[in-house]
Formats: sequence, C-alpha cells, structure tokens
Amino acid sequence: MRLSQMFFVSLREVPAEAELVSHKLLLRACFIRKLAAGVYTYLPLAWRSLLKIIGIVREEMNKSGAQEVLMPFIHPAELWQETGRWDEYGDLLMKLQDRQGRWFCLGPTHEEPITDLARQLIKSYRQLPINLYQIATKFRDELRPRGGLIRAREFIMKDAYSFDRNEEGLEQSFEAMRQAYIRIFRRCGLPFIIVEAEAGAIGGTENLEFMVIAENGEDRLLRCSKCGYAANRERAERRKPKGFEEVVNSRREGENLKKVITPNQRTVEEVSAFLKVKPSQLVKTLIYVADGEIVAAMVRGDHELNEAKLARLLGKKVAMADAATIENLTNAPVGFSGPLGLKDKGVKLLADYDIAFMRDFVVGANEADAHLVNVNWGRDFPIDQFADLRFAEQGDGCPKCEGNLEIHNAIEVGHIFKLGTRYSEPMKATFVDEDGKEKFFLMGCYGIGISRILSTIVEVSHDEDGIIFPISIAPFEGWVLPIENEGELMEVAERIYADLKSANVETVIDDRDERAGVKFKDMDLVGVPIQIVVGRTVRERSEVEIRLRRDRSNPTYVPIDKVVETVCQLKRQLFAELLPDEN
RNA sequence: CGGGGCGUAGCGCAGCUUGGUUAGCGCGCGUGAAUUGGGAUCACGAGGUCCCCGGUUCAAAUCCGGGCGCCCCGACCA
Repeated sequence: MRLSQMFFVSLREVPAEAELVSHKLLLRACFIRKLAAGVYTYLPLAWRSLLKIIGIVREEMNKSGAQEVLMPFIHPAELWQETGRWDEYGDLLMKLQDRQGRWFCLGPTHEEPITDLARQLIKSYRQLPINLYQIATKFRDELRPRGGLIRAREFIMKDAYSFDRNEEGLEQSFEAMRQAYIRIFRRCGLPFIIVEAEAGAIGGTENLEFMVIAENGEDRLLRCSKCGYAANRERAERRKPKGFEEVVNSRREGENLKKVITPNQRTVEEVSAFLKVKPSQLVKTLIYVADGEIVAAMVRGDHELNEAKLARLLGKKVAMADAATIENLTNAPVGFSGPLGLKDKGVKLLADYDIAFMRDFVVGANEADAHLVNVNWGRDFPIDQFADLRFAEQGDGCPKCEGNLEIHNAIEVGHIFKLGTRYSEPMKATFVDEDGKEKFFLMGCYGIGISRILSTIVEVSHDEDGIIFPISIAPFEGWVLPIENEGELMEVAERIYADLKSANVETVIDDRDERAGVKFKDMDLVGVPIQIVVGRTVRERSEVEIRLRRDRSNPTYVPIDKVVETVCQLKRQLFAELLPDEN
C-alpha cells in the first residue's frame, strides 16, 4: 500500500472526547471515527486489523469443529418475550418498531434466535453435538458508552452456541472452546488470564472469563500471586482470616451499650462522620429477602456485601428488602437497621468473618434517628453463622493456598458459559434422545469481543509515540520509510517495497511528499512491527536500516539485497513468538 | 437516571463575566520558495449556519427560555 494513496489522516492533536490511551491512539492513528456516542466507523487500518483478528478466530473456531453462520441483526420481540428477556434485559435492549407497529430489537446477543433455529432443525440426538458461531455486529444501548472501542454500543463480536445431549457432552464442548480461546488469544498476542466468574442473570453453572490486566479496565479481578488462583471480583472467595477461631471462641467483655441520637444520619459516611468514628467501627445490617425468608446480613461499614455470595450461602435467590418490609420488621425507617432484637422476630443473622474481630462497634438502633454504640456480638445479639459475605479485597487470603490475593483492573475479552437449559426450556427446544424421550438441549455460549480485542491490544501495548502491534493483528507487517522523496533513496525504497510484496510481506511505503520527521512520527503512531528505513546509510555503504517497532533504538543494518530475506526472517520469528509451542 | 463540564474553521483552544470594529490564535489544509534522520522555516491564500429553535434588544457568539449532542463521575451501599 502506498501511503500517499491510503485513506489515512493522522491527528497531531488529541480530540477532546478521548480519555483512554487506546481511544486516543486509535483516533490519532486514523483507525476509527465516531459517528455517534459509542458508534464508530472502522477506517481502513482498523478494518485490516479486525479482519486479521476475525481470521484467527475463524480459523480456530473451525478447527474446533464449530460451523459458521450469520444471523439477523434485528430480532422480533416475540422471541425475546418467550425467554422473558424482552423485559429483563432492560434498557440495554434497543427496541424499535416497523411500519406495521410490530416490535423488534437490535441483537445484543443471540441466544434466542439460535435456540429458535435449533428447535426447528435439530430433532434427534444423532444431529448432536453441534456448535454454531457467527462473527457479527451487536448493539447494546449501554447506559454510558466509554473508552472508544472498549465499551461501545455497536461492536463486533464472535458468539458461539453449543448444543449437547447431556452433561458430558456439554463439558466436552465447553472444554473445546476453552482450548480454542487459549489459542486465539495467544495468537492475538494478548497476555490474558482465565478467571472464574459469577453466572449472574444469564443463569447456568460454570463460566470462565478471559481477562487482560489493564490499568483502565472496567472489571476487577483477584489473583493469588502464589498459586495462580484467579476469579473476578464478583466471584472471588477468601479464606477465613487468621485468628478467626480464637476470636470466635473467646469470651469478650466491652464497654456499656449506649443509644445515641443521630438525626437523619443514615449512610455509613454520615454516621461515622457524625459520631467521629471510622467507618470500620460500624456494622452495616442489610435486610434481604431470600425466597420469602427474611435474613439480616452484616458486613463492616467500610466493606461491601457480595449478594452472589449471600445467595450461594443460602442456596436461594436473594433480593434486598424493600423499604416497607424493612420498616415493618424494624419499626424504623431505612438507614437505622441493626441486629438487636431481630432474632426474636425469626430473622436469621449472618455476619461476615471480619465482624468476629470487632468489639464496641456501632449499629443502627432499629429506631428513627438513633444508633447504638459499644455494641458487641454474642453479648448483645447472637450470630447464626459467620461466612465470607463481602467482596474480596487486596491482601485477603487466597482460598486455595496460604498466599494472598492481589486486585487488578482488567478488560474482559472473552467469556464462556455453560447455559444448560436456561434457554432451551422456556423456548421448548427439544430433541429425541436415544431412549426415545424428548429432552431439552444442554447449551453453552461462548463470546469474544472482536472490536474490543483491537482496543485492548492498544491499551496494553503502546508507548509515548504510538501503538506497538503484534504482527498477527497489525494492519501491515512492514513499513518502508524513504528519507528522501526522490532520487536514489526513493528508487531503492520502491524496489524493496515491490520485493517485499512479492515475498508476501504486507507492506506500506511512505511515498508522501513529507518531511522525514512527519514520516517517522506516523510510522511509530500506527505501530506496524517491522520498520525499514531507507536513509543515508544507503548512500554511505549500501545498507538499509531494519528495526522492530517495539525496539526502535536497536536497529540492524543490512545490505540492500538482503533486506527481503531479513524481513521475512523477522516476520517468521515474530509469528513464532505468539505460539512458541508450535514452532 | 442523578451530579459536574463542554459545544466558536478539519483538530486543539481564546473571546462570553460587563451585548457594540471585519470573530481571533496555534496546528492542519492550498500555492510557491527553500529544506530533507524525528511533527522545522518563510511568503501568500482558502476556510465559520459561533450546536439548533425561540425570546429580550437599535444591536446577541455574548443575556433569558427550551431542545439536541458530546465528555467525565456516580447509581439500589441501608
């Protein structure tokens, strides 16, 4: 490609809309252009990179036995009403009407249409297992799109759906995807880690997220530096704190219980400021309803209750009690709940491990505008069970070993789920099994954020001058930069450019009538991995400078007739680094 | 959805408080000169519905009302 002819307009100054590095660089290097909030045009450079990512994904998916399809971007409402997600999915679902007034939505994911397809066409266990995937545009009307391609409303995603007869089959399908994903992300040059994740609203059992640790990631994960245990923040467990047993079994005295008036002080921040104590001296009492049963969950004032942990502990779905329920139970408005007296009302009292260590703490008085101080558990109220109830934090004990957890920000680039019958059941998607019985499909779903991979690469692989692409997804592999725009140097550059193209190296030549400085800046900004500078060394000693974008300050000089050979060798080497076990 | 900020040339911004020349500056863009190893330099030039609609006024980028768009922070935290 001749740069003089390419649709390429680099920006020297950063558009004000960009905050994240990847967003800034993709805008400056002329990869993307915004059309509306969270909606971007992929310009030639970005599209070339995306096609490479798509190529890798397609290759590995096909290799795993999955088959590619392409489903509609627009879905009839009825399909989503069948699974209840027309309403459940909330405002993320972009709804629209056709001229007849019929409702549709833009597909944010494709469980419904794929399950519809399966129930129509798969009748027998003999057709199973099957895994169908597509690479397509999705739309989610995000509350707040941000970070350019990292969290766009319209984005490109690979989504796959597996159908199996039984658990063993699902397990195999799931494992095949896990392996495929590992290869895909390796080939993309992404330093990912796999974490356990919470099933959440999608339902299903096991699910794994493929995360890339990045300063600006929106997700949080915890990882044990010792044994490698990793889980996202929703899911991460922690072991009982050291000394827990001793504290629980020891008798404890304390100061005298006292009621204090706290007019209109409801939140932890307000109460602790008002009483001039640290938030960690407060105990939050959170009233939940679990399948009709009322439970009180207590966490330290500076901690955050993890509802998923509560739900798992109880084995039930949980929801925060509404104001009426709380007022009815405690005889006090929301904000003044406390554990005292709840036991007598048949409420189960659960407390996070950390509560065990607290004494003379502050709780709500179950009375408007009042709190109790110098409260001690055991003495003033009983606790039915101590458990891990809060979100794990930096420094918490690893649940699998003696190590400690570290917290990281991360970007989720892939997610694989075992769905089970979450969709096949409500949509009555069945097949006839070998035993002649009609059974629901056991489904799995597997997503990869294609456009997000591009921005994630930029986010984790750049320097002050621009992007540093891995060769597998760089828009080009080589970049020829003639220092002068005419004469001998230009002729040499042209010859190298032509030879590289013949040697199947995807190459750009910067033949623009620009100063050398401008060319260097643009070359580094775009971040193509192999840089070929045709400059004064050609005249001095018939040598061309070849260097890697990631290691610019360490060039090698090779005779003109060795350039193609050297570049080809570098190219092979760079590809080999991405899958070291195979070369 | 709540809070904060912004909208003036392709990009980055000033001007607005206190209404009043022809609406400025830097970069970019065009032509030419010179130059050619890291976004130099010089000359000339083009480029604006001051987000939109309405109001106040002799007069609005500027004041008032409404709308739209964008960015940032926060969202059952008891």
